[in-house]
Amino acid sequence: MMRFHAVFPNLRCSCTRSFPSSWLSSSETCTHLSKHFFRRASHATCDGPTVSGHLRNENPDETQEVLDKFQCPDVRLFTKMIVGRLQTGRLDDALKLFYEMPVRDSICWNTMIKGCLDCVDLTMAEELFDEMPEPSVVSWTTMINGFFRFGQVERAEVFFKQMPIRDLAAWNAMIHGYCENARVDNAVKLFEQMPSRNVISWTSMIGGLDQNGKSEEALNVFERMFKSGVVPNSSTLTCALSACANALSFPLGMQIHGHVLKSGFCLSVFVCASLITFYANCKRIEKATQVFYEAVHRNVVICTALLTGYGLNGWHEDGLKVFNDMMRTSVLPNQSSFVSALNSCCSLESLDRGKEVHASAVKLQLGSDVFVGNSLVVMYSKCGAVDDAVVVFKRLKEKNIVTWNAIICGCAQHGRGMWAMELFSQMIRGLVQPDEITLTGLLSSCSHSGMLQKGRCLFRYFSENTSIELKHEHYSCMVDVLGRCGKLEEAEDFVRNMPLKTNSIVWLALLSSCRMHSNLDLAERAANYILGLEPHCSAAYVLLSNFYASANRWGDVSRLRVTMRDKGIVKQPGRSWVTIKGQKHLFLSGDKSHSLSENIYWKLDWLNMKLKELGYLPDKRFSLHDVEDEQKEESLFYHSERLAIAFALITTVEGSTITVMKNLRICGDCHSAIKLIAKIVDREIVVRDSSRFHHFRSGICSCGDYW
DNA sequence: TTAGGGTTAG
Repeated sequence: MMRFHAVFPNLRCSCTRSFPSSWLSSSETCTHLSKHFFRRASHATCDGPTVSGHLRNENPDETQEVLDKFQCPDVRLFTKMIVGRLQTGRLDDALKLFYEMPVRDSICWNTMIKGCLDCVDLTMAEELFDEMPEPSVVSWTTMINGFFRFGQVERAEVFFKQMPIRDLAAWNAMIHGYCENARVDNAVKLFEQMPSRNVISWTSMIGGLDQNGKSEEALNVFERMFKSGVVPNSSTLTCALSACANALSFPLGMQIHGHVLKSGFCLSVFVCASLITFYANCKRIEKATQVFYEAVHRNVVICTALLTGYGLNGWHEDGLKVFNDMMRTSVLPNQSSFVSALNSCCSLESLDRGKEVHASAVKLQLGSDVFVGNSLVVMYSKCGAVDDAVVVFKRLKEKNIVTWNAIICGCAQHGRGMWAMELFSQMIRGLVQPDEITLTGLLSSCSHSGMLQKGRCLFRYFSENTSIELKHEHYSCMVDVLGRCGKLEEAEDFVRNMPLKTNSIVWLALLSSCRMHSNLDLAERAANYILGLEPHCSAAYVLLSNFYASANRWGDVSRLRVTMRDKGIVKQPGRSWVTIKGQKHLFLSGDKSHSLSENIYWKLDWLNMKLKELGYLPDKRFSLHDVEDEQKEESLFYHSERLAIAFALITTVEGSTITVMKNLRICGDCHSAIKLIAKIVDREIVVRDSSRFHHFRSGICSCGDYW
């Protein structure tokens, strides 16, 4: 925004300019004229703009025309015109008019100061405040509010101490400002000290505590307020319901709902939105739906509250229906609605639905919004389309730390380690401060791409040069980097010497690497540690059991099976699924329950014949049943991911990409087979397993056989 | 409908 003085250098002295003598007549006349004008305007038909229209008019010439009709526009009329300019973001115009005023009262000064703050010009607001002949309590409070908005807590405190008179609104501004700036302890201290409290003080304190993660304390304050006899209004109930939603305080929330119904506050959209979120968070999604359908007014927040609530409860299809309804009606979705809708697309793993939502965002000109953009990057990555995620990322003009983390983590999942490193360099060059999620993404990239040295350097760099607190997940990622590269001894030393207390996650990373590099001794040691820390850790049992099975140690396998059965530990069966035309098709290993089973098995047999022609030999180490070799081979042929791929091949357009999701890690034999299948059918096959994405094309996999 | 203090979804 242009600085005011640069545009109107002489206007500071404009008070001394001569004005038409008629302007200086009594304010009574002005008021009379103004009222007369208003009466005329209110009777005006569509043959011309109304006076209020003129006051807020974006066209300065028209407003000037109105001004000229008055012999003496009074200070109230001027103030209204200033407000009109401020509301349309024309600060310089407003200031020009302000300095042209013959007489200025305190209200007009305060309006102008507030306008500067709303237009994000704190310096101008301060200049006006300093210039003001006699700042009122309102002027002081407006400035305090402004300092808090700009994060200048200490300056707000100085003003509060300096102000000659402190009324309740000033105290309330301090309470709110402290909470807004995460200084909730200061707010509580002041709240306890203040000479008197009104409903706004109580509401500010409840809302402030809740917003700062102290929802339980917020509810205690709410109960204190009730006992002190202060009657809550719709804002108080909104805040209290939000606190109930965050603290999952179902009984109190129900009571508040009862009060809302009795008091008639159910007409408030704020209260309704909080009620919907409260019920959704407490997993009472039917009640949330009921509140939504009973709401008298439905705005974008209410619709988004339901859409988000559905997502939280796994009702993703219903959430997307709400979103689609919003697109069809006058309640158009905003950035928050898009974030929730895209999250649901992610959970449904539906790239098609995600693309539809993306198209809607572009239609509503929200495609370049940073929040929507971040959700799009995540959606494309998680739905298997990392190239599209990169396109969205590159097109985003505004990027924040979440954007960078989203794309780095996306690259990590897809084994694009070098891209992740390049993005990290760009991030540093752009002076974006990395955080703990960035480090997780980078280490994960290194482990999925076999970048041992990079991983070591990054870990050292982050521990020595940043204030980021290294957590278990970072140590576990580093163990993964070392272990997957076969540096098992170094990984074990790293675990034993880590400054944090080891947990099962860190040892599991090591155990997983042991299986990959066939180190049974270390695997048994790691498993013992894990089971010592977490006796019911199913992952440890399964990993070890599979290890024994690969080594044909069937006695140990059955011993572990008995222990697992005695402890009630259930091994999760392998499942794969594909989504075709919005419908999810799920397969288990050797599954024959699908209606197209006959065709699926026919296709698989044909594929197996082709595989053998290409020299494929099944790797029986990955068949984990205690059966004869021939049967082992057969069980490999019908692993769930192969059934899903065969189904996709017979039901989708030739040449299109096939995306299969799997709950467990893909086995080595399927990995080899799918590389060849992609070559045989000349299609890209994407498999997302529990660890990462594999892109199979022309006989090779994007992971470079390293995962 | 001339100014300052409190509210909803993510």
